[in-house]
Amino acid sequence: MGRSPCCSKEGLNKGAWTALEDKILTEYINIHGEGKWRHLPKRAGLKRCGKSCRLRWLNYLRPGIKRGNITNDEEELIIRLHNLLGNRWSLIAGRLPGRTDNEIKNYWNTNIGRKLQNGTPGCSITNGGAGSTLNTVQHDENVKNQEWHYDKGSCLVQTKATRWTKVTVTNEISQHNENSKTNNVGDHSKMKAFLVSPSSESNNDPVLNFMENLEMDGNFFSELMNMDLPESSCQGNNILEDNDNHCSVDKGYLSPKSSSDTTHFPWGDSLYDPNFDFLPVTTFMESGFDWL
DNA sequence: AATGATTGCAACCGCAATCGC
DNA sequence: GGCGATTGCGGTTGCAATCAT
Repeated sequence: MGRSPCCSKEGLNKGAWTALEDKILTEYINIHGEGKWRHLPKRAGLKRCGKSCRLRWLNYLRPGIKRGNITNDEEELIIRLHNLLGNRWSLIAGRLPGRTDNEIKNYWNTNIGRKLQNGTPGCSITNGGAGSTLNTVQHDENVKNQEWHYDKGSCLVQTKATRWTKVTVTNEISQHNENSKTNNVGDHSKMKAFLVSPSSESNNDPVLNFMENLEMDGNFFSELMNMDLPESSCQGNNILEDNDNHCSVDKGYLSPKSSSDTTHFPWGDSLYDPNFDFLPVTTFMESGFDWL
């Protein structure tokens, strides 16, 4: 037996939404609120699947949706977040006010992804799929020409996306943070960021036990942005998956532009140009973490 | 001007997670 | 705890607009 369809497909409209349908949906949700998508079409008098209504509302009709071109700052942020989170578009979108996961996904696939593909022939862009390996974006002197490419050898395997509810950073980060208060550079503590699936939380793995709480709050990015990590002894991927399916971030990290700037940003060999402007991201951070 | 190729994006589909009984 | 219903997510598709020849 196959899975029953989310709703009867018979007699339902498909394809582009009409202005009238938009109006009906908007007015219904303004009165009754979001949710109950399955029953919404019938109650609102729409010949649409509930999922279709939800998608239309979230991606197009919802108030606050920002239409138009992705700005350079937004693109920069998308790339950074993608490097961190992989193809978790909803999480990335959650950090870009007014942008939807669909829009960011489309933008990545049509713009950034293409740039990356052009830069590394034969190396396909793959799902960073949390829980699997994460994508690595190498950013070198070509950045000035908006040329992005993947680190050589980072041909990663695409896996089915899995929903992850937690990103947890190990003690080592906190420890690092403590160290860096007295030691600005040269700290070689190793960062491990874990993406925790709900189903894995109950096992007895000591590492998973450690990752009890979501720590992706303001401090998460503060710490991340201020980290200085060593070159990984592991070649190739920045995000490694060990036998227990934990992902450890070995080389990829974010770093704020330093005033002392002999700083280099070793995402791999030359991931960041020292002159690269990190201010847009730090500006987000300084504005508080409402954007998270 | 015609037409084939490419691009951009809205919408669809299937699966996994979550909810509620 | 089991199970069906519902919701949310990410990958993919379809098509209109634009570009190139």
